[in-house]
Amino acid sequence: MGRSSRADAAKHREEVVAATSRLLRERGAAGMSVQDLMAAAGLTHGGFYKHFSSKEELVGIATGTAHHEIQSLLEKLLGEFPDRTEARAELLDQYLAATHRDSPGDGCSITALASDAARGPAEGPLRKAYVAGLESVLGQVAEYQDAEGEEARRRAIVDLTSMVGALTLARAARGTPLSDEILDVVRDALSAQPR
Amino acid sequence: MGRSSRADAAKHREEVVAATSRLLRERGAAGMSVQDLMAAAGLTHGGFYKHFSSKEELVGIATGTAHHEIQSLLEKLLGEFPDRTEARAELLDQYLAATHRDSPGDGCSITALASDAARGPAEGPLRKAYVAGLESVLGQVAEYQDAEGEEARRRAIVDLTSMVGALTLARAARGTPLSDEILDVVRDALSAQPR
DNA sequence: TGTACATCAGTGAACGCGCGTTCACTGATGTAC
DNA sequence: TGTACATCAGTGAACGCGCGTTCACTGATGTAC
Repeated sequence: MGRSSRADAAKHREEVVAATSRLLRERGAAGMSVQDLMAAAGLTHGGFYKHFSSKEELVGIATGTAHHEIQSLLEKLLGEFPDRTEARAELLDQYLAATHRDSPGDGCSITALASDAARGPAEGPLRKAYVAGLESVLGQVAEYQDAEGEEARRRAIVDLTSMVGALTLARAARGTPLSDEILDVVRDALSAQPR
Repeated sequence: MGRSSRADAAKHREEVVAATSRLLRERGAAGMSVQDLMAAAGLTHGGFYKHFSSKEELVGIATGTAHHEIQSLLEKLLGEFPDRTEARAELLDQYLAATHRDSPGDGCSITALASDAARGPAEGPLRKAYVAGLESVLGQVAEYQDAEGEEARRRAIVDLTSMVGALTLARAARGTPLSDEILDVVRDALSAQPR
């Protein structure tokens, strides 16, 4: 096999980033190999460094693309439900759902990558991309609150930490009744909270 | 070096389990080697299998000992503060503190091991020990609530998910102002909530 | 209590394995004329 | 438009490395007499 066209090479790169973004959320950075990621684009591992300078760099890029997914969802939902309270209820329903719990690979990166960010090197690409996305998502969740400024931000922090905690524990307890119970209880509690 | 006495061997085993319990919370199961764990007791790696049948088995055992720490704290706090509301306020203060965020190795295993439990094999020792500890801790947190039965359990789930989410995100954002902000906002919000 | 011997905790080399990364090479793509 | 050549995406073997696990061996411990 000889050289691929520029268009094909660009497509390959995108496929590798997309696969990384998914596997990163499913298994974490240590749980996927360069070979896995290249194979997702139908390639062998040797050509990896024609696209990326290191696995760590790719992981940083993929963290950004993973964040874009939840950011897009947050933007879309807010557009579909002009009433903030309704939008927030819809967000809670979708976030604290069994389908979200069961498919971390295309789910929220804030929850899925939190431990990778916490345990990874402070100055690493993943950590930097993660924190930038977290700040951005917090800003978006603040727009779902029936409040402004500082108060909206505080409520956003409370909502996001509850969602992240509930999804994290529901995944850790997957396969037990407790897992569903956590999602249900937290969804109901947050929905009932006056905003 | 010849054979150690039974007392020394038992001490070595305890030291290895203690080191595993700490490193497991700091770095995760994949982030520590058998060599690391044996070195913590001043031993070389070869003798590992005189104590444990596999690394996975040790990790399961260490998950249990890590859980015991948070369980002991929960029991102790409840004893020190006969008033449930006061006990809960004290728990929130200690749990959502910068010192807890900065020392995962001797902190709450429910937060520290959640992603290892979620990503590990469903039937593995870690997952099983984790879920057992989670159920147990939930039962204890329910005793901190000014309510009984189902309502106490619901409130415990809400409290625990918020604590886990806040500590998780605060660790992921460690080193930024947002990290402290998350701890402060969630602590204040939970403390202010009528119980 | 003292001696002979079996036990077994710990050592350190070795095992196969998968990892991230490098590199000489291939041959289709892209470009210069 | 057609041809000659430089470019470079992708291949596959190889690199050093650290991993979990195994094993022959050592020699102090524990036990039987």
